[in-house]
Amino acid sequence: MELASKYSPSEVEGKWYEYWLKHKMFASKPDGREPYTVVIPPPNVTGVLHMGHVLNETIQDILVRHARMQGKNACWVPGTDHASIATEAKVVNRLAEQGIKKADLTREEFLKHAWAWTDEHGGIILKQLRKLGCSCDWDRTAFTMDDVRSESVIKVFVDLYRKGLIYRGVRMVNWDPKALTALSDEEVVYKEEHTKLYYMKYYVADKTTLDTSRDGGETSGLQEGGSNVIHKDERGYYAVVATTRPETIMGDVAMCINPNDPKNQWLKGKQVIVPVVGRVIPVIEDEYVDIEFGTGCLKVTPAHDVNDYMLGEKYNLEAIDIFNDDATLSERIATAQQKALAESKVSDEYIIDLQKYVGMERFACRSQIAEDMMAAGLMEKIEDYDNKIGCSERTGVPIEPKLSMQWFLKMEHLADIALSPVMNDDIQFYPAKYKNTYRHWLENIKDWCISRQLWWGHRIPAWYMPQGGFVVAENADEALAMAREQSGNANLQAADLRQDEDALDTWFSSWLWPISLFDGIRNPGNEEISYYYPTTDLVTGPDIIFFWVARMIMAGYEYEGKMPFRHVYFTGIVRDKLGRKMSKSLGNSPDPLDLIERFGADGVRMGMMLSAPAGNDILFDESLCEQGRNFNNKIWNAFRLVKGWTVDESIQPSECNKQAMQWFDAMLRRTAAEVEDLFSKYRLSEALMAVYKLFWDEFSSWYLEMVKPSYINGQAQPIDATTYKATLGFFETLLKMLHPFMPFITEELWQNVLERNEGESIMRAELHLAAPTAEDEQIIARMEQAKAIIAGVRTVRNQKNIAPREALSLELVKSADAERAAASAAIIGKLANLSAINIVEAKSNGSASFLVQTLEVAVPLGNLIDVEAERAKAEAELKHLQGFLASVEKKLSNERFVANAPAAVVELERKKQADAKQKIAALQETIAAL
RNA sequence: GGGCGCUUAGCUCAGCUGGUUCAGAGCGUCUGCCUUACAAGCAGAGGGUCGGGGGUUCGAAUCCCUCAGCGCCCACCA
Repeated sequence: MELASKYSPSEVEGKWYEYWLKHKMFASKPDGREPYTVVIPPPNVTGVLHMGHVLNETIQDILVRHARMQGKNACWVPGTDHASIATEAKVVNRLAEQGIKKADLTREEFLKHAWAWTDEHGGIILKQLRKLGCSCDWDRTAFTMDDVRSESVIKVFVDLYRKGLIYRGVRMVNWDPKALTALSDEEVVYKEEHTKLYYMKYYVADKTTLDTSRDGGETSGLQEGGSNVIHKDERGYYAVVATTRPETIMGDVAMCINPNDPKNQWLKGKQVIVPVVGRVIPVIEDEYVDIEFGTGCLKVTPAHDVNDYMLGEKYNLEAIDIFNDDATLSERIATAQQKALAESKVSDEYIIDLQKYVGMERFACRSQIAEDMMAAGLMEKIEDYDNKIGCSERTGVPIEPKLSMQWFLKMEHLADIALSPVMNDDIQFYPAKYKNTYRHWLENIKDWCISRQLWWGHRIPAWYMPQGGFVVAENADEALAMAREQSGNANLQAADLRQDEDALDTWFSSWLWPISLFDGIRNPGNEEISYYYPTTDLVTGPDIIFFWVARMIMAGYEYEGKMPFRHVYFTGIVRDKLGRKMSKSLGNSPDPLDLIERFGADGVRMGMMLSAPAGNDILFDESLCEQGRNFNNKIWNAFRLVKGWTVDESIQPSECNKQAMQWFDAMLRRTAAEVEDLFSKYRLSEALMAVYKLFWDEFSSWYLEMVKPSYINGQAQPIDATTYKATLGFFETLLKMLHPFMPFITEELWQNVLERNEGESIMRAELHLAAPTAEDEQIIARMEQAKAIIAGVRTVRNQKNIAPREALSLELVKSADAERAAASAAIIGKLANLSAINIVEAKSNGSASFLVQTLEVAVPLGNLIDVEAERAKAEAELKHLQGFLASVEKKLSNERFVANAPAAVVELERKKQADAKQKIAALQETIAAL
């Protein structure tokens, strides 16, 4: 077989993926083996692969392939999420491009478009995962809105409703005025913004009261509490209210002060006039108000602020909703103004006709009203202000707190059952720091708003009866039967019932994913759920710890009585090399498919993993993929070398080869144990690095150089059969160790190491190595000594400019270490190109010497030696060693150290002392000889 | 306003239940090599006193306090 000198992934990857699919290598069925289960965090059905996916899916594939090679029954279930709000937004946009408005369509028509869009774009991302090499069991591909998952969602809704955990009610919710739906608290993200703080004048309504009883001048109306701050101008007395949202004054129904606020005592019991609007509102008192903020006067708008809503509830205030659903100003503001003016005669000087604002967009209205108030003298001042604005996670627009009728899930019970398993490590988080985050959220949890005013999603299974009231049922038939019974009207028809228009929050289906994938909701205790559940590992980003992870744990315990997964691996965020988040607008997000094209999937996977410790953000740089590709090439060329050897059955392995084999065998065992340990701690990038170094440094640079046959007269010599077979065996083991990280190249080469039959695959090859023994460690230590000697000789060559092909001789100064080193003479001689290795009483004059531990090694060079340079080098080292010895002896002469430190530590210091003394003696001799 | 985490070679990170010859890795850098597996390579070298300060200890990158900088999460200050 002719092999190119460069590995070409594109010719290999597609071929083997097809092969794996053809032989159903990824498929899993329950059997007697230990299951290893992973459910994919379902990407948005219409999404495309980005670097975050590459990281996440690569980690999962590594874990899955690793488990499979350990002989476990690995099952990785793929699927997609309907992503109700995101997908609906995309469909609405597309329809808009075609000139179609959602409002003009019926629900059924809209859903037809949505499904068409889903069918067209759905699953693209799953195809892309194949390019990455993901070994998902594709026959199990699921969708959060397919029949099994939909029925499961409805069943769970009905169940929770019947348990009294789901209720319907009017509450203040986060309203997205662009998507026109309510959102859960988790879907609101806060953004820092530079805004304004507007100080508005609220004139006291009844001038006479203040004038007669309290007015003693601008600042001293009251006998007691002389710190009142009273404002007055030609129009009268007024309070100042600071707000970031002047437009909401149209919904003001009270002004609130803190009863303990000395500045505002004079306002107690007063009524004030809402500027512009003209409504006369009471001044109420509540300790909620922060005395320090602004002027200590808070305007109360129960319909448009969560806290104001609470005040409204407490003091029984009216809530005036001033907005339409899209956050334009409602006709209601004008109506409310008419009503207010009819009730109280307020002078025109405070009033602007609100009709001009009706239909205006909220921010346009804000600017306009601020301008108008300024002009009318109703605004005291405007200041710059930094504020955090709650925005919709999906559409990005500022959230409007809005009162509306929604469905909620009570969380107290669910939080209860989900907390302890994580705190006591029944479910382990990697990294563990996220346990804190998790606990904090659960301990402060609020009810979950689960209804969305969307069509794309699972429709809420509640049916309203003509005479009022509703029933919750799994389907229309059941609903009808229930409705007939509840209403006592046996003639009720299906058409008389009206199903709730709302859909459920997407996460209300995702939280069932580990169960619903195995049909555990509809079909409890079935073979699959019993076998695969709990799943083993979950790999996901910490950004969805609340959205998804926490809620899966809740559902897991509520519906299966067990954890949904045993370990959670939180990945970091993929950033560019400057630490910036990858985003379309920055253009710093590479297309994964393009990277795969250029570096190969194995190269990209490795590039990703090289810098991806769990939980740390990873700074991605293309050069990492390059490193991955280079490694592929290294593996490829090592294979090319081995396959190029001719084998001679008649020759016996040399001493050099025997020692090399023995050593590498030990190295394999040791590294394999190390790698397993790292896997068990989910330290995958370190596991990869360990294998990388094993292959590149130990195997390629050392082992292969040791056993590589030499050339004689331009003629490549054959290798003995024993060494050849052992080398192929080592190669095969290395490929297996590498396979989880780099599936394609390892399959390609594994297929070529030996003759394989159709249907065989490295994927199914098991990797079991015995634990390293004490003898292994000795063998490795001996080789480390030999390597150090070889490196020392090479350094001498480098320094003296002696070509590698020029043979040298070597002297080992007589000692136990020298005897040990001499046992490795064959290897040292070959790799350092030495004509002789001698144990000597004293090294020759004119030699370059160096120390390996306490062993003195010399390369005789005759007059090539620069005596002065050698002396300077030796003296520098001597000085260093003397300093070191002094510090060790200082320690040993410290009685408290000798008395308090463990014996082993003291012993070690004594050894250091003895070694240092020995080396110093050797160096002094060297210097003397020079 | 709370909570968590980080700060170790040029870069990215290990090490941190205190003690294996005054700190490790990968990449990059420098030097020398086109040596018949690989220049996407080979051989070698240099590089940090562990953010600042204080403390505990025979001994601290590792524990405690403090200061500074960075990051993340949570929270109803208009």
